[in-house]
Amino acid sequence: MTRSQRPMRADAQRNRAHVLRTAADAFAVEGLSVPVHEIAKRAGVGTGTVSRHFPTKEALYAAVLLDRMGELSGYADTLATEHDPGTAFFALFTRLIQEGATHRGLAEALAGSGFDIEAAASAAGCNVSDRLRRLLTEAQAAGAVDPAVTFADLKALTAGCLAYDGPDPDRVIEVICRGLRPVSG
Amino acid sequence: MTRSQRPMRADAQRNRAHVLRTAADAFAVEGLSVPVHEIAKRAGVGTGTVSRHFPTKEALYAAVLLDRMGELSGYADTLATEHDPGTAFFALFTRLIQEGATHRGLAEALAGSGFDIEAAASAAGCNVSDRLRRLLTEAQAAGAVDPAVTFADLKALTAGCLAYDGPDPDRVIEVICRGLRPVSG
DNA sequence: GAATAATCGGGACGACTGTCCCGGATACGA
DNA sequence: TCGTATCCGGGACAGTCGTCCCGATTATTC
Repeated sequence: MTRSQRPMRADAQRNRAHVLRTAADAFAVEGLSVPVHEIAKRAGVGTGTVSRHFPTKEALYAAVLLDRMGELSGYADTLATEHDPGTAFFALFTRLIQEGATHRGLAEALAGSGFDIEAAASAAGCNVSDRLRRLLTEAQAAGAVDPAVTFADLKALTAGCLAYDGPDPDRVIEVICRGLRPVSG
Repeated sequence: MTRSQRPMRADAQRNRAHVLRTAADAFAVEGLSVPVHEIAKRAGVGTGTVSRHFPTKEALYAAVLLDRMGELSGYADTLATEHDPGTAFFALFTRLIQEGATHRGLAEALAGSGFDIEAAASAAGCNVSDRLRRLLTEAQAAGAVDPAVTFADLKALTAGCLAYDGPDPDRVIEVICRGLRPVSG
């Protein structure tokens, strides 16, 4: 329980990070059905290495998702400090939908396994939901977003949105964002 | 090639229809990962029965999807004759998103297997895409939908949309529909 | 530089799923 | 009512995937 029970060996850290990146890419491109053996092969490590860092496949899902949420949290913080509320909100929201498109399925698979991703993210200090909620409130106060829009609406729009990766995915986001703006313009 | 090579036996027809309904429910509730054995058990038939009517699991996917498309086509035709273009368009679009939420994954799984669902639907005379395209054109002519919206946009919005089944999914659809209407109101 | 403990690689095992097959049962036509 | 072709049930088989384990290797510490 002493916080430094022992630092991870350097090569182990490298391997873990590399596997995580490889898994993220594989899941994004081919979905969750990619075998663990295949991820290990692509990462250039043995299956045992993957198994040790991530005891089950679900643990691998969770780690990938937490990693992305950490990155998104940083992006959200940057936006909040560098832009006005409306701009920041729409930028984050757009990014979340794009991420949701890529990593759809992932959160879903975890939800079905009794893993609370929100709680895990909060514990890690990278809760994206809280940041989006705050930006929504601020953007509405600034008149950039329709006051009738609720946080639940946003969750619904981002949570499982947009598998279609056609020629022009940005058009879709544009349509949705237009629906969020105040009616008067 | 004589068109009545032999009608299917009555019990076989019943079984086929029952398996199809059971499979549709199972896929909708639990996703595509439901084993064929499980579907057979729930339908109260043996695995051989499922296997004969639908030689592979993909054939089962395709049959379920074609069945839904047939129903949706009928709905589209009803709407087109009983309502004005704008109303009919939004009603069909809403329904398509709801269906897309339920049977997401399905079309996707088929697309990855070289099965052309659009062509199959056209052959069966139940091409929903064509009906949606026509309604879009008419609704735009009637001033109910923004002229800048393209059919590709609609496909993107419906194709893989909305896995989230929270407390109020209709709000999501409302937001999207508002984004489709003309800017002037 | 050597001892030690952590980590690695990849094969093995068990569980699961899709597909096929065969003896028994049943609906259809005469 | 009876014969026959069709269909049904469920067990068997093969392939795949997730997980675990062991001997070899390598980073870390003294």
